[in-house]
Amino acid sequence: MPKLGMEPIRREALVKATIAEIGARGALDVTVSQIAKRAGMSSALAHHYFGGKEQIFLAAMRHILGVYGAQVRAALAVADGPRARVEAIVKASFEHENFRAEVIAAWLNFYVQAQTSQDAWRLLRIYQRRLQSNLVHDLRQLAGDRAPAIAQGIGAMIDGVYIRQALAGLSLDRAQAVALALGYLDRELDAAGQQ
Amino acid sequence: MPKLGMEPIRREALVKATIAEIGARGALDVTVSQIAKRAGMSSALAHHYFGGKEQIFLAAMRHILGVYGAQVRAALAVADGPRARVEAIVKASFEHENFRAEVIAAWLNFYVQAQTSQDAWRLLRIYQRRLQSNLVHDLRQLAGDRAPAIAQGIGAMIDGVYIRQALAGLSLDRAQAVALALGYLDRELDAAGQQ
Amino acid sequence: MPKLGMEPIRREALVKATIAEIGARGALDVTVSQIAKRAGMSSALAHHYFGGKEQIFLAAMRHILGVYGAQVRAALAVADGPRARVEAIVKASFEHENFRAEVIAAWLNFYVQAQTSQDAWRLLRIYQRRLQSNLVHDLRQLAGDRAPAIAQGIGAMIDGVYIRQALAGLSLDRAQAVALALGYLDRELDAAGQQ
Amino acid sequence: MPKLGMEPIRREALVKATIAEIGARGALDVTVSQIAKRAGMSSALAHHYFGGKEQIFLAAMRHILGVYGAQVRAALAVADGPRARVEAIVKASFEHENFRAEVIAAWLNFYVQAQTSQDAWRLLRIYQRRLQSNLVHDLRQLAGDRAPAIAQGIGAMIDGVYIRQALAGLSLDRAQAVALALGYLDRELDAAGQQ
DNA sequence: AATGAATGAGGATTCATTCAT
DNA sequence: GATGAATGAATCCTCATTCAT
Repeated sequence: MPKLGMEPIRREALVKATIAEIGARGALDVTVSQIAKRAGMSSALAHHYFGGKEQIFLAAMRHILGVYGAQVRAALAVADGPRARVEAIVKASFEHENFRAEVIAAWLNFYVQAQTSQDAWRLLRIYQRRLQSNLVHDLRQLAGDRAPAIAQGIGAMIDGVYIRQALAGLSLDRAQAVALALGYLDRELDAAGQQ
Repeated sequence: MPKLGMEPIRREALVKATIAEIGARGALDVTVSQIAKRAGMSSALAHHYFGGKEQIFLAAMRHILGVYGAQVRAALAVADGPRARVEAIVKASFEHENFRAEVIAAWLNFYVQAQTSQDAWRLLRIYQRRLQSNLVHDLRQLAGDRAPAIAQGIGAMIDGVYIRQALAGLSLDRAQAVALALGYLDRELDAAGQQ
Repeated sequence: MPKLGMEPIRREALVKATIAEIGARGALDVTVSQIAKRAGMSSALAHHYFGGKEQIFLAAMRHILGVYGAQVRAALAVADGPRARVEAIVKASFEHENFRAEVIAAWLNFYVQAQTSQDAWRLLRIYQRRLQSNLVHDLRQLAGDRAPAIAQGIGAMIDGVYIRQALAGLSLDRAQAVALALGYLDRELDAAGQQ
Repeated sequence: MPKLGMEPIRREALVKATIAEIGARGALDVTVSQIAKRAGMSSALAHHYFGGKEQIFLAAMRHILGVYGAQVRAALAVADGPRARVEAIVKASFEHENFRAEVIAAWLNFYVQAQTSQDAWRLLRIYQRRLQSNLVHDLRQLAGDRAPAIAQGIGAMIDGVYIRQALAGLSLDRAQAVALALGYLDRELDAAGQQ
């Protein structure tokens, strides 16, 4: 039943189906047909709307990064003071939404894709840069020159927890993940304060 | 002219070619033919020796993990005291050999593979468990009950630094990577000591 | 707002777009969507008016043949005597309009299509028959029994020059093309006259 | 039953199947699978040996041009004097082998392909140049400065007869085709001689 | 031991065509 | 009259894998 204005609906359905399919399968070997079938349409239509497989993946990636960015902004909006702001960023990173297995699988997939696709690489770098600059901005007031190093440490820890989650071998729950990163933050702030 | 004892030579050549090829290409899309050609043999022979693509990858993974394990053991052998032993593990993780771009690409690839392949998953989990138990063993004497958490933190940081390296966007050199992880360790030990 | 009498306008636009698109692309691989877009409408509408791709091509072919036929008739109308009439046909064949690259590309495309499509084949054969009978009619008075052979020769030369033009390798300008065919004609008439 | 040295056999089979298939179908729409099936192998093997569809077509083209070139050379080898040499070229062009419907269909197909493919274009241009220079070389002694023009005329006539043959509407047999071109030649030589 | 030969299965992509609105 | 929506069918191409030699 063709109607008008289907494009945004279809695009959204495809983006969600892509993430779900990456989660269901291993990340590799996800085909356009599988995604399209899950989204309830033909693979031809998926190509019609996105132009190709890579763009579908890219759109899914943008979606996830967009959601994450919105969560960070929302958390920052209600945070009071630099310490609270850093904590907000960390907590947003481990938000329920992001901690879903399929989202983590998608993340991992994007890392792999970023090694081949220029566009994917750029997108990921933007996320990393923004996270780093957000953290540095607030840490500067708390730890002075140590800010960049601490920001690196927090960022690495977040990514590390995620990749370990992707394996689900030695995994943490959300609270433990947050505690780990914030514990690191507090130790560093203590040390910086004592100098 | 069939030669005797070719098997180990061929297997090793294939394993090295696999890692090199993963590094040269993006990680994905590496074909058996490419690997075999790089190793100087036909793809049929590669199958003959390993049985299939997945097993070739698995062998490459085992090789990397084996080298890493040997480095850790070697470093531990000359380390004196728990603090030195933890430091040895961290330094071994960022050993030159492991920090090569192609090894990191292979590493990332294995993470992806571990989501599909039971065998790959088991292998990675063993590595994680061993690292964790090594760290906990020594940290126990330094930080008591905090040992598991700190071990998790160090492990996450190592993995996080690696995955960021894979993107080469915001990357660190070997010394910075070591400093980051050891800095975290020292803060935690300071905090644990003050209690 | 449905407009009245749109059909002829749409059809003409599609026919012209078809020829232009065949000229712009190589001849092959022209899609209905490309044609429709160039004609400023949806591909669905193109189908609505013509029924299918083949019929669109056929209409374009008819258009080109129609223009050519009109040019020949117009030239014949003012030609005086059989020699002048033959010359008029030759000149009309190399008329500026027909010598445009896109028309030649379309022409070549029609030859190819004529091997598959009955309708296209019929159309081309009608053109060839008419050209032949026109030429023979006038040549009869100039060269008697040699007329059919000379007509064949002139026809072949015209087609040959066109196909060589399509490649633009060893190509002639309009004047050279005319001179070539008329030179042949005069030699033949001389020879016929001497007997 | 895999044996060694299959490559040349397969390649030849594919080239012949390509020409046959182009002849059987219209020229357009010939697929690699059809060609491969006719050649008695899988389409994958066809790709393995040639790399892609275009190269298969190119090889078929080269084959036809090669056969034609050999025929011309053979005919020239036994021709005595410039007039006989020109006649030899014309006769070779209408050799039985070349006059087969499928070969003509392939020719036409190549003309179309030459508009898209650089390689095909180059190949055809080489053939045209060689024919032209062969003709001019001998005609120079017979008709002086008129040689290039006459060569153009003969070339155009040959191509024109071929393309008309492709349609099989108003077609000539081999003898008529030769007579047409040689008739043109003799008229031109007579005219040149009278001056 | 080693390989060229061979293929089946599948994957991305394109396109003419249909249909409900 | 006009179009966005939608798809089935096909096409080129790739690749892991098998097999006879």
